[in-house]
Amino acid sequence: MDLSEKSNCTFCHFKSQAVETLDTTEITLLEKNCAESVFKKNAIIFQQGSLTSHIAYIRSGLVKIHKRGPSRDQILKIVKPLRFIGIPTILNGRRYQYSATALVPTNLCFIDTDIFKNLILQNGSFGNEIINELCQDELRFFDHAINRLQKQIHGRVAEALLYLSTEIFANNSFLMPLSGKDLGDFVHASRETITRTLSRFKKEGLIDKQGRQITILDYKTLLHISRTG
Amino acid sequence: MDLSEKSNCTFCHFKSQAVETLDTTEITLLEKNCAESVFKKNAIIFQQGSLTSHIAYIRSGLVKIHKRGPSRDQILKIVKPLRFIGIPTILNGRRYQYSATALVPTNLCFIDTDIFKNLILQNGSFGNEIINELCQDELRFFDHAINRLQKQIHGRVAEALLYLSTEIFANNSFLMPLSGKDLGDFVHASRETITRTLSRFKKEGLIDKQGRQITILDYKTLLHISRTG
DNA sequence: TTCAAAATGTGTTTTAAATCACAGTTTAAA
DNA sequence: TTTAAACTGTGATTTAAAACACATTTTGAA
Repeated sequence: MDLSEKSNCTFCHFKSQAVETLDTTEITLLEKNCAESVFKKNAIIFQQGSLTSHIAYIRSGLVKIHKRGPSRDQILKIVKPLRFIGIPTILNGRRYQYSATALVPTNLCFIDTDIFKNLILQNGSFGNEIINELCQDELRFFDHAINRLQKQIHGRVAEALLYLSTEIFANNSFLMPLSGKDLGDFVHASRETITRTLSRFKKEGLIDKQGRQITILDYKTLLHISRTG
Repeated sequence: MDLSEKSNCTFCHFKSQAVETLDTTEITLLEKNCAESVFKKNAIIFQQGSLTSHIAYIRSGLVKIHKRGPSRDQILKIVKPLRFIGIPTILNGRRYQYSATALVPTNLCFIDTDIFKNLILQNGSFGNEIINELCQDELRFFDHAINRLQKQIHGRVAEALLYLSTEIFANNSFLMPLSGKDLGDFVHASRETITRTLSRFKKEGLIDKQGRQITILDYKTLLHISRTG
């Protein structure tokens, strides 16, 4: 990983709400302990089990957070820009508990864990924003867990498509960043089942699919399928 | 809910690490905006969909956090004393996104959400402790999700028994706080499957079971089952 | 102390989706 | 530009656990 390029945080155009709370001294501190880096599609950002070093901030791109389970890899969440990844690194544990991989070319800033922790301790507003993000993540994760556990594939896939369209891309047409296997690892289904389900959605006119380009055609029905499972 | 009794936080013997960081002024503020209350077994602490009012702190007892899914109730986590529940209430949302129910007689302190938020903003150390708790929860939840999704019932039940024994009760013998249905809602299995699995574990000498009293007899094998699924 | 309502136990049947097997297609590296 | 590797598509078979159906036991409220 190439951390050679130093960042200029003060004039960065991709500040998160948390970083916006920092004063001049604090942002200078951040700047001195922060390095920018570019990751190609499928490049591993950090890997479960390796020694922790930094918290990463997504300036642009898309990242999957995943963890090896007894039978397969499980994609736990997909994180989009202006969010930190690897915050639990601030806990005493010395190894990453999960992996992070770039789904598309991704621009990251690596921040020293101790500096990040100091910002939390010094600036209540910074900590408050981090808490807000963690709470949002928790609520979303509760819903994802229920979706994955209680719905049948049609519901799970519909919900994943709507999630990508609405939350991640904010566009009813998008280039699917996940392969069939990845989508399976995300919604807990086999690759074959994903193929069959997407084909069916296409045949029924709920989506259009040209290669990886997906367009939501019938939002309402998809939402209904995603709700009822 | 009876919030009549005012608390004496300063001399409370059940302070969390977060509350330990507060200074005299802050703890007085907390004390003035905090009310103690006792909940019977199975009493609802707050319910998904109802208007948010307070964050609760568990002084003693045991609480399940659960949410209604399309096919059944899902127990998302079990929370033990010296932890807050309902922290996401600090987000702008005006309704609880999940329910909390006492599993055993439980002693709670209700704290005004705005006061809680002010403590985070004013005192970085307080926020830091809350962040630590949220991070621990996230890591545990990742593991729980993988367990529930990827393992077969034997593994899921073994893992739940070890979780209760190790993390919740810190004792190899404990009074099961969950009914068969509840345990099913926790590990995502039907009531019948839970019965069969527990009977089998007993027959094979892995646990002893006298009514609700469970004793872990063969920790090693259970751990192996829980790991391999 | 009684008695209905929960909770638990056990055999049989059903089912959703995984797995298997293999063909065709795209992608990226040499 | 070629060529292997990764990805996608589709039918047939298998399987883990849910659902069903009922008997029995426990619990807690009148």
